[in-house]
Amino acid sequence: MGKSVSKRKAVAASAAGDEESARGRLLSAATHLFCKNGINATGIDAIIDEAGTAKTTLYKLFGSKTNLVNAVLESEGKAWREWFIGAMEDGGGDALAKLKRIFPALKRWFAEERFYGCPFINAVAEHDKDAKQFRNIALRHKKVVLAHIEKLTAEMGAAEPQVLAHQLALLIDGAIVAAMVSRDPGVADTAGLAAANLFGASKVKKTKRAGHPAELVAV
Amino acid sequence: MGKSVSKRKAVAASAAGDEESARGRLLSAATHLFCKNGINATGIDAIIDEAGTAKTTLYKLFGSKTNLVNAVLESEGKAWREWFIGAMEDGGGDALAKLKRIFPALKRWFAEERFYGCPFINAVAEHDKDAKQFRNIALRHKKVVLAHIEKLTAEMGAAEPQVLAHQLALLIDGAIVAAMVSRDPGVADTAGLAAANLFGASKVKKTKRAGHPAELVAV
DNA sequence: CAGGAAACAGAACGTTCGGTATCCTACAGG
DNA sequence: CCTGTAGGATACCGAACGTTCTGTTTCCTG
Repeated sequence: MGKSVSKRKAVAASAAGDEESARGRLLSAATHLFCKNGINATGIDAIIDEAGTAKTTLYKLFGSKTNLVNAVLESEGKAWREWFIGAMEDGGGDALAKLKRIFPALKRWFAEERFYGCPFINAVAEHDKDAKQFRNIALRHKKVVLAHIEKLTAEMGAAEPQVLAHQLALLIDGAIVAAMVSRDPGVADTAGLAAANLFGASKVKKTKRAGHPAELVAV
Repeated sequence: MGKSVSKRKAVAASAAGDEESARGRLLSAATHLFCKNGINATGIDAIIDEAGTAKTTLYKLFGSKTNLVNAVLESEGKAWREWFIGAMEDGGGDALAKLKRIFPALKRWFAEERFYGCPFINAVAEHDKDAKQFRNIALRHKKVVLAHIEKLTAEMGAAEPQVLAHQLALLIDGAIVAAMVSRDPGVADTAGLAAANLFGASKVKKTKRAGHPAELVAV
């Protein structure tokens, strides 16, 4: 999302994010406008205007607005996941060090001029909530992110890696929507603080106490 | 939001949620459709169909779709806040007991057939993110909720009541969007567990340690 | 230079949108 | 009985939508 995916692969050219090709320009313009103004509120004309292409080109390359929406979500999701996982992994350190990079990374994202929230959450928000279409796409995206976080929480020796990972995911989603509404990147600090508390609690459980899972809720 | 606001005030009749009057039926239908399918995706005709009124009536009572949207958000926001605060307060107990009722209450909401996420978040998500219109409405709503939570975190003797309250708010938002996407009320349990950890950490800070705010982030 | 693909420009399509205008019905209180 | 008012039905308006169409320009390749 607006992460610009610097350089990507430098292969061939016909890839998704090629800014030179008509396809790349359309994808880029559609991504920007869908995220900024919403999918339903963005007309075909606005997209081709920003992309500098003709309507014919869009329909030859994507066939329909629906297909374009799907292409945008797919490419943007992939780019975001690569950026996010990279932000955790790059710099090395142990699993806990990587997890602690989550919210500083999000804060950088929130501070970008073109931060418009999570495209998947937003797509679900503006469509029929009984339809599975966008919810499934969003779930698939979240599952990949969650899997990586879960790997790290297990690696750091958390008492309940899955629970901790889900809790972190909730904080991430909460921070994203709060940042979208408030436009205050500082919410990432609050979320990071909460996460630090969860890390501490999870470690205590494993290294200092025996079991008593009831205490989990009790305090 | 779908909380149905049982009985409300029983006064006069011209109030917002009167299911008998044309105004009440329009408000109810618009609320349902806006939340379920999105504001932009909901046409006037669909609203009057569900309300069983004529188009004339809608425009006589509300003047425009924009006004109707505002009326819906205002009435729904008020109803939701009354329900949510009531869910915390009703039953008594100390401040911590009240705070611990947050996520069980949310879970009940998530499990409702007509749960479609937070109308304010959704409204922001499907409109221009550079415009302040819906973001301000959403912020006002969240500020009222946050103020009540903050009152309780202070009352329970949290070391940093404001920080804790913001953290809880993030968990609430995260749980709402996660529940909207996944349709799994169980996310409320995960959020509740995280909240319990935060309660514990906040108490420790006050009763067992002296200060060292650096430790807050350190672990 | 010829030919063809790719992208251009833009008119037009049928539909739906938000909103208006006209007329009709039911029923209240004098 | 008369009349005011709240609401219902429907036809309509201009604009915008997604989509398709007819052409024109550009440029690479044989």
